Amino acid sequence: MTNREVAELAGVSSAAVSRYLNGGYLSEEKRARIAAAIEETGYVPSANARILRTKKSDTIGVILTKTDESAMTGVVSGIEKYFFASDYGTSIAYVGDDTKEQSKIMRSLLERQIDGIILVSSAPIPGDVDLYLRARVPVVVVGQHAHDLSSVRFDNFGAAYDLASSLGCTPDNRVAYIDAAGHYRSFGADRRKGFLAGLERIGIDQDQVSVRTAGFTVEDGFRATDELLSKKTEFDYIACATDTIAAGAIKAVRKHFGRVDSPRAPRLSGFGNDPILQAVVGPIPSVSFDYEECGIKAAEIMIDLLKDRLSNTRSLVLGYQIVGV
Amino acid sequence: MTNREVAELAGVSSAAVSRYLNGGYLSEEKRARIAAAIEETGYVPSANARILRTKKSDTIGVILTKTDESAMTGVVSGIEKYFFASDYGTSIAYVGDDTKEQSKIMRSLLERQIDGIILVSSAPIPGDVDLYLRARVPVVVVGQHAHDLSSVRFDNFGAAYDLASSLGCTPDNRVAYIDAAGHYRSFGADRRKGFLAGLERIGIDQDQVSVRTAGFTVEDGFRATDELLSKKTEFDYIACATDTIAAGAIKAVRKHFGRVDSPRAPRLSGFGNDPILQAVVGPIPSVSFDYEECGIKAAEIMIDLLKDRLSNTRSLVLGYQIVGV
DNA sequence: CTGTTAGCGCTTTCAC
DNA sequence: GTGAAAGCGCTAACAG
Repeated sequence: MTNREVAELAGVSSAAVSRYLNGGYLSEEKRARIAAAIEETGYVPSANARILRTKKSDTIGVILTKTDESAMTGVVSGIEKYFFASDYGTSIAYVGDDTKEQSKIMRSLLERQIDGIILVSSAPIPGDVDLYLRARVPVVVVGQHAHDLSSVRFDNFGAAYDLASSLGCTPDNRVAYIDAAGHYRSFGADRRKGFLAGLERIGIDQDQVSVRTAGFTVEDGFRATDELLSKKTEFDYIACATDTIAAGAIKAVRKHFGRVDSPRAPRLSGFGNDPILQAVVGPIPSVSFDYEECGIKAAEIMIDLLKDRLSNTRSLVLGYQIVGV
Repeated sequence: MTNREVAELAGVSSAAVSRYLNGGYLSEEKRARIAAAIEETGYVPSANARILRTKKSDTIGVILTKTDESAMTGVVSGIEKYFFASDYGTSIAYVGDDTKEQSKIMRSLLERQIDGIILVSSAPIPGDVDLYLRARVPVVVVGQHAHDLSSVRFDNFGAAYDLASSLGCTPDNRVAYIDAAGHYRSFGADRRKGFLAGLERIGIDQDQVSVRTAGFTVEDGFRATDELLSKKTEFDYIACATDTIAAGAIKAVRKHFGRVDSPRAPRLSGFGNDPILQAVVGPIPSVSFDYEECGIKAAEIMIDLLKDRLSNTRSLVLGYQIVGV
């Protein structure tokens, strides 16, 4: 079913149908006839033809890298909320932690003439930045630093620093930190460095702290903590880079001490304020980020970038809230 | 940058460039010249022009309705895993529980000539089915019943029945059930009916059971349970329609009884086997579904549908595993 | 093996 | 207000 067929059925030109669809000059009478023809035929206009012609898709591509589920869904909610109100649509792609895959997805987005790309939880592959720039497609990176590109992220270093400072640890305490693996600077290096710096402030030296690295799943957190607890060292505190890891840590503590609040068991802290974790164990020290806000801001910046292609890149750092201490 | 420009730069015809991109007959020499020209110009072919011409986008639209996060991400992982290996791409849209929005998204997918639609966690709007059929776009519904359309879902009734039977309740026990609101038959009616039927089998009559309805968030589960516990009735068991609701219920129990395993506190069961919940509280009775498998099956059926447009709709019901009893 | 050519369905001047 | 006509960038015959 095409433009032209609808036009013939309504006894008008294809240009009139186009005007009907896009709100151009048109007499009421023809408008009605066209509406009837569309209703009758179930006509669905071809976005591809329109995009080919206009070179605008009115669509923003969102690339989601698999990390914290609650963070991801929160950010996406925010993005969607903002764009749904505007005239832009979104097209989400979900990729694993694989650079090849990410590049491939990004290319297919570019091929579809999307007007902008929001990259969530993952820094762009260096080689890809080149393509973005060449294609003159605005990019907003969410959750990570990004050289040469706009970004929205949380102050992970500051949050971790504050968290460490407020744990109530004393200089003689044995503290362990479970790091999140991978090339995610925000979850990884920023939080770890901030945490260690915070501990230092309260008199705990960096090399007194046992740092272990885990993946992103509950099971990864369990394994890392399990290994830690199997040693003879007794820990006073085990801090985790994400709440998901903390959930695994809790499981490990349960395995070794029977219950989480056993007096001999190390205390735990998380990062990210997962609603399920919080509800179930009660407030353990963690950091709360407003992911939806983050998504909204990213969308906002994208719109600004779209309106004024010449503006400089913008970098926004959002705050945090320490909870459960 | 277009086909033609690349062709001129390489000293060949635009058809040759097209062949290069799609693997047609081409001499090694021209192949090399074209590759060089593409590299030099950073040429990105226009998917819209190709789709317009070929009427095939090699893309499957996935509509995600916001429900259980872990279920959603699991299913999406499965879908992506399967399609990534095939020649199809996916385009994910994330919609709230709003029929208007869902219809709008679905239309935009149709406008883009996607080859098929996978609808996750949500039954299609009746009016939309009409459009699908007219557009001859194959649809696979995941997680819900679907009249006239292919579907993949879990045996929620059976799982709830089994769960109820294996809770170890006695006929004199006071049991409450917290239902998931909304028009989701799978989460709602199927689980509730199965659970009540299972209780009946072990001698607990339906009208002895207090049924309350909650939304899909932890907070919703908390409120519903809180209200329940504020009455004078003492419950032996509170069963929840999802693990997210169960997390809220745990919070409420903690509020009323101090701790989850207080002897006076009701016991709890969930549904869905959320990894965080499970790790943190230890195995509470729940049902484990293989969401990724579900996504893979949905993708598989979609491919079959795509290969043979005439085949009948297919309906697959996946099993479950009772855990934590 | 390779180039020429004719559209895919739409929007957008440009005349009327 | 309205229609005719020219392409957007690509692929798929068709000739060579």
